[in-house]
Amino acid sequence: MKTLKYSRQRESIKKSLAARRDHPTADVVYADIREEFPSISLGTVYRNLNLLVELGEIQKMNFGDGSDHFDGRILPHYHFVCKRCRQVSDMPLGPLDEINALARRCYDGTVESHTTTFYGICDSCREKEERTEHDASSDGKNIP
Amino acid sequence: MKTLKYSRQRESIKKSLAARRDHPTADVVYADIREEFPSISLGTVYRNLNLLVELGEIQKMNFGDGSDHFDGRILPHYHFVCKRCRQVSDMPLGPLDEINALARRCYDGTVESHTTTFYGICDSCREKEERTEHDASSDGKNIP
DNA sequence: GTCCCTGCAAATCCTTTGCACTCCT
DNA sequence: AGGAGTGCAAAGGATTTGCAGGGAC
Repeated sequence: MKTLKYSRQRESIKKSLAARRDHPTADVVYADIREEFPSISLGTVYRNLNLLVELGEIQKMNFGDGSDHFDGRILPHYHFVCKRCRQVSDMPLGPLDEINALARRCYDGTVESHTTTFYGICDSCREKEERTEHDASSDGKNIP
Repeated sequence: MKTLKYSRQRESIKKSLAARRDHPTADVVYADIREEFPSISLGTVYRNLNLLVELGEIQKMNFGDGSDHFDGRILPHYHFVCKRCRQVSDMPLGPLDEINALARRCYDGTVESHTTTFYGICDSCREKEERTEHDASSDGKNIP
C-alpha cells in the first residue's frame, strides 16, 4: 500500500475546486492553479485530479463534450446541461433514491447508484432565442 | 441546406447498429462493417455515425470510459454499467417522465429530457467475486 | 456535370506516462 | 535516506479533417 504525502499543489487543486460552483475541465483547473503555481504542469493537474477522485474527495464526470469535468462536491446530486451553450450547472434536487429502488425491482443485477443529467435550454440562451425569433417575425427582410 | 445522398456504407452502418443489442464503440462498428466493406475507413464510420446522430436516427452516449458508444434505438431508455467489467446493457425500464416533471418543479430553466445511467455489478462479475471470497475464507493461506 | 461521399493519412484534442529531479517525512 | 510528487516532453488513444478520386442524381 502506498503512503500519501502532502503536496501544496494537490491542496491548491482541492481548494480551488471546492471554491467554485461550476464543473471545470482539467485545463480550466490548470489555468486556475497556474496563478498560484505558475510552473505547475498539466500532467500534475491530471495526476492529482485522478488521485483525488480515487480518494473519493472529488468527482469526475462526463457530459459527452469530449473532456472530463470535475466537481468538488461528492454528495450525489444532479446536473443540468444547456443544449445550446453546453454550460453545466447543479440541479436543486436531493438524491432520488426511489429511482434506485425502482430499478432494483426491475433488474436482477445489483444496482448500487445512478447518475442523472437533465437537458434543456438555460435562461440566457432562451432569452437570446426569444429575441432572435422576435426580430425574425417583425419583418420579412430579416437578413442583417 | 445540404441534400443527403444515398450511400451503401451508411445503410450498412445503420442496419448493423439496429441488429445489435449492445452499445458498440466506433471501432466495434468499424470491425462489423468491414466484413461487408473490407476497405471502408474508420473516418467514414465516424462521419456516418455522427451524421446519423444529427439526423436523429441513432444515439451517441458516453459512459466515461474514454470512447463514445452508439445505440440504434432512439426511444429514451436507461442503461446499466457494470463497475467491474464496464459492460453496458439496457435497463428494462420505460421512460420515467415523473423525473422530468419533478425537475421542472425545482428548476426555473427549461427541462426537456434527462438521461439516467445505473451502476452496479453485473451477474457474471458478482458470481466471480463470490467464488473468490469463498476461496479466500476457506483457508488462512490464500495466496495461490 | 455537379456535388456528396469515400478512403487515406495527417492533424487535433484530451489524457496518460517515462524520466530525472525535488520535496516531504 | 527513501520514496512520493513534480515538471517536462513524448507517447497514446479517440476523433476529426483536408484532399483527391469515385459514385449518386
